[in-house]
Amino acid sequence: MRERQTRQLAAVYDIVSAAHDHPTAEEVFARVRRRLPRVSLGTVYRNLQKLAAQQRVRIVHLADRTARYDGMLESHDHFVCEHCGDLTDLPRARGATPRCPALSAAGYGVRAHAVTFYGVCPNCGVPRGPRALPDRARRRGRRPTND
Amino acid sequence: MRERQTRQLAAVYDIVSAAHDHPTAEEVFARVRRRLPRVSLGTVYRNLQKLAAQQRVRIVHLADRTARYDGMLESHDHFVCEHCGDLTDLPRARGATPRCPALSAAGYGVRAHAVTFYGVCPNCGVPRGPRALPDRARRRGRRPTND
DNA sequence: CTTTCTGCAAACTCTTTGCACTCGT
DNA sequence: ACGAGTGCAAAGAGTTTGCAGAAAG
Repeated sequence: MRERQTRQLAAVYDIVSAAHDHPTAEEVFARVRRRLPRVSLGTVYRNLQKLAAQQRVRIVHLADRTARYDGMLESHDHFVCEHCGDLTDLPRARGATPRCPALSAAGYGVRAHAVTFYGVCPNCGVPRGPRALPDRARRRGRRPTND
Repeated sequence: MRERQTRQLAAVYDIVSAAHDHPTAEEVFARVRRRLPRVSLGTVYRNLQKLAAQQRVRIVHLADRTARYDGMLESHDHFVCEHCGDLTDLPRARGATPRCPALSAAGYGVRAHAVTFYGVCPNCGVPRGPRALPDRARRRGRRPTND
């Protein structure tokens, strides 16, 4: 038979889909370990890969070398706080998918898109002036990818 | 004096801003080496970081662990071919920035955003049916980040 | 029982860094 | 000549993998 039902796989899935904070692999590992103290990091990685391949979990890459895992499967966008590094899910409410028509006309087959916003989240406080961030420096040194 | 004008920095800058193919650090390294055979990879990384910090070059992160460098500084979007892995720049022509109003109202200070499209590029051919990709498998195993 | 999955540790990949030396200014 | 920048090689961070043994079906 294919695809066994192991406790490790179930735990990884449960944890990622219950998490609301886009945990890294290490964070998933720590949480799985609370339930199954003997899991290894390698197994967590293998199961995260498997779940992602089955579309049961989503991998989000920021401007950081570290992948984050997201149990939210509906189409949505992200906001990255350049101050504290936090990642917030945003519902995708607006109507049209941006710029699709032009692409399709040029022969591109668009299957999906992702939108990421960069800025300062409410917790970090919106700066008043035209100046940059209040300089209690970036906790996790993120840099925007675009625009 | 601050900020010296070295051949290495100049070469890295020239190469990235002349490139149209979003080279990785290794690719930039190889090209710089054609001009300055004694440069080291560490120096290329240091100069790419410096240029990015000065906004003279842009770093693009795909669903891949490897960063790519982009000399195109105007706001633009990207298309990633899930077949061949190629990354294409797209002019950002459409009017409104997606979803900004709602975010701002919720206390988020949006500074920038990035849009990435995923699909099949013209060179790889648009599949006809509702089926997935013609299965001459993915050259670089990319998976979309979102939606 | 068979086969997939696990735990462990070692290997890999990409990027960063410490140090002595080089070369702009 | 001073010190920012370089080359080299080693260290780091994140992720993947080979293998012997565990366990799901």
